[in-house]
Amino acid sequence: MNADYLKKLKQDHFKITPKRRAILDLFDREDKCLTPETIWEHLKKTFKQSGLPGIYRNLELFVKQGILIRIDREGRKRYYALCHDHSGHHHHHIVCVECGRVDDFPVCHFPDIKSTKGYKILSHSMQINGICKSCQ
Amino acid sequence: MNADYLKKLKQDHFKITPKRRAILDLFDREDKCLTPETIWEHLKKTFKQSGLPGIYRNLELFVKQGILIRIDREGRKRYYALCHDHSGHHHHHIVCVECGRVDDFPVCHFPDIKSTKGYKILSHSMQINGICKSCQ
DNA sequence: CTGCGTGCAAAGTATTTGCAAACCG
DNA sequence: CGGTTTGCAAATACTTTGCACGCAG
Repeated sequence: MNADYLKKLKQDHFKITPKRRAILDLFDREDKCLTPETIWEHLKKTFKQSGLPGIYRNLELFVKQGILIRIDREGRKRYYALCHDHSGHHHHHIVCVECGRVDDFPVCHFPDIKSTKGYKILSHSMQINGICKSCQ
Repeated sequence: MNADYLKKLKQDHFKITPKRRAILDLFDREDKCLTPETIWEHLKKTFKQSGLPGIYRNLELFVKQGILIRIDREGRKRYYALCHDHSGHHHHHIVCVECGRVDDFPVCHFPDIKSTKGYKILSHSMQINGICKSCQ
């Protein structure tokens, strides 16, 4: 599981520190999106020293590495979730509005439009919101 | 143009104040998404008294009314844009990453899936990012 | 006139930065 | 060992709230 993420980091010469492992492990265990603060609460159980800034920095690193994605939810907080499909295939995510569970959404139905209304299209982001099985 | 927005407000018994007019006029004139602060800068030219909190409150009101939408861009600031299509039809928006111009995106190709992976689907949000004609 | 709308000041909260110490490889 | 990573403290930036006055309807 986790090994894939670590490999990604290694490839780009980032160090595998205990905190980084712990953050990724946590995401592996919880199937849902987490806020920096939630992650911090967990890490504090294991590490007597642990700071929020370090978590912010690592989360953003993981996003850049394609290991995590950002999730939009109500409120002003940031949420992050594991991107399970690291095959590089284009896909989207579905988020449970109740518990924050996140799954890869298998198919992208967005057509291969390259331009429209004069725009050159660069990217699109889609998030599907729903209620997962166990929350229904 | 603007009249439609005002009508919406009236219908729900919100008052048409000079500031509210001015904000909507500004969005009508500028074809792009704006931050609360930018709007404030503009209003200060016309009104010698004008506060940021009032702008925040109005912007959120307009979103609730379906007059504006929130736009995601880089950075921590909020962006808002006019939602031109107030026919109630489902649609999305395309945003120029350079200048912030926003247009309605005509077609939604998202299929009418009601559930998948056990999720009951509630909604989805999509934003298309590109570069508009004049920025290319 | 009545209650919504607004300015102002202040508070609140999430996130970022700087720097020195710790640590991975 | 050397440069990355991290904690801590403090700063920053954006947004919200409370309250009194003003104005639209």
